Amino acid sequence: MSDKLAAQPGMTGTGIKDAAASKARLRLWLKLLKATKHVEAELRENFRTGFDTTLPRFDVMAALYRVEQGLKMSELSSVLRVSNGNVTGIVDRLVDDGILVRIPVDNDRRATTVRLTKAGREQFEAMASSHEAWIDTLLDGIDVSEVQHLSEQLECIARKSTKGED
Amino acid sequence: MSDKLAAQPGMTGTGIKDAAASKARLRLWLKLLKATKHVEAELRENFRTGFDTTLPRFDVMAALYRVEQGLKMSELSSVLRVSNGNVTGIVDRLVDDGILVRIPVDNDRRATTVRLTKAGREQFEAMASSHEAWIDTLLDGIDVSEVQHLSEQLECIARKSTKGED
DNA sequence: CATAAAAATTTTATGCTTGAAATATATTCG
DNA sequence: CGAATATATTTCAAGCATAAAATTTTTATG
Repeated sequence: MSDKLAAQPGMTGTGIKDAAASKARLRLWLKLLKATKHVEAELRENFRTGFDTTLPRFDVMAALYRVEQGLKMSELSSVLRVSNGNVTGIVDRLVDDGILVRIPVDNDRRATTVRLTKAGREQFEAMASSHEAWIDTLLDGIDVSEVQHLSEQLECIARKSTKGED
Repeated sequence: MSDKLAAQPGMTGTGIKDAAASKARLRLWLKLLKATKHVEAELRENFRTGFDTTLPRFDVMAALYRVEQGLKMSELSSVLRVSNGNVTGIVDRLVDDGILVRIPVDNDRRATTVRLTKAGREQFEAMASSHEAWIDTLLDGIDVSEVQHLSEQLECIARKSTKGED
């Protein structure tokens, strides 16, 4: 690796790699990961003690809450960006608990629609309210005026994954 | 919730909650999560196809690479912020693969030190090099001049978890 | 010294997650 | 129609992760 290539001004976006920038990005990634894991751990604990449930269950319920008529299993795994088999397991347990129902799809016996029950919708509303409050507390250190700017930076990272619908 | 309390200037840090700020923080959290999951998914895939290994194994190796004489199991789980039982399983597999050795601790037969083998150190060095390059590519959308600022914001979030020794 | 308390680790039960294989149903096209 | 292909979902094996219980050893204390 040539030292001559490092730390030259005006080199951004040329495709030429800069060792110092690379290290800085690595440290940034470690911080991003640490912050995210910290928030996730707090949320997990709050969901466990407060509602005897888990983050993945909440995620499934949140996705279905937005679409009253429900989603097909494949739509659900696509929205949540997890594997099909994963969704099968979580949905199985939520159905056992009376939070979700599986409904056959007309004209296609391969597919199933999954929908929140009345009880499921009610439970979700209570959890979502707490969830928002928890996040508000956990991200308290961030000034609201910074949120827009921070968001844009994060969009850059996630950009390649989707065209950004939420 | 009183509307009168929302969007008042100069209210930051008063402890009085602002519904709009709360929503903004929630959206920010979702973006933070999305960005992190995206990078993690890419890294997992790269580790799998490139080195036939996993992110948790890499994390254990990284922690031990920094401390040549090794760490006790409890130190390892503390550094990685995961449960004791979790570390036990990952270390078991790495020992089976000749990447780690368990060494008894003098004067305390309860404890074990875990250390990278020569082969383990060599494998880690190859992986760490690729890892840094992957991160560099994945965070390419972020300007290096922004890194410092972004880092500070993320520190705010993770602050409560540790006094910040990386 | 004996026993109680503390500490280090492992074990167990449960659930999340993936990728790949299997199953079942639909669709396409010769 | 019927065979090949595609689609929707589930099943499976392996590994990750937690919390709680169990095990082993050390330390403290009466």
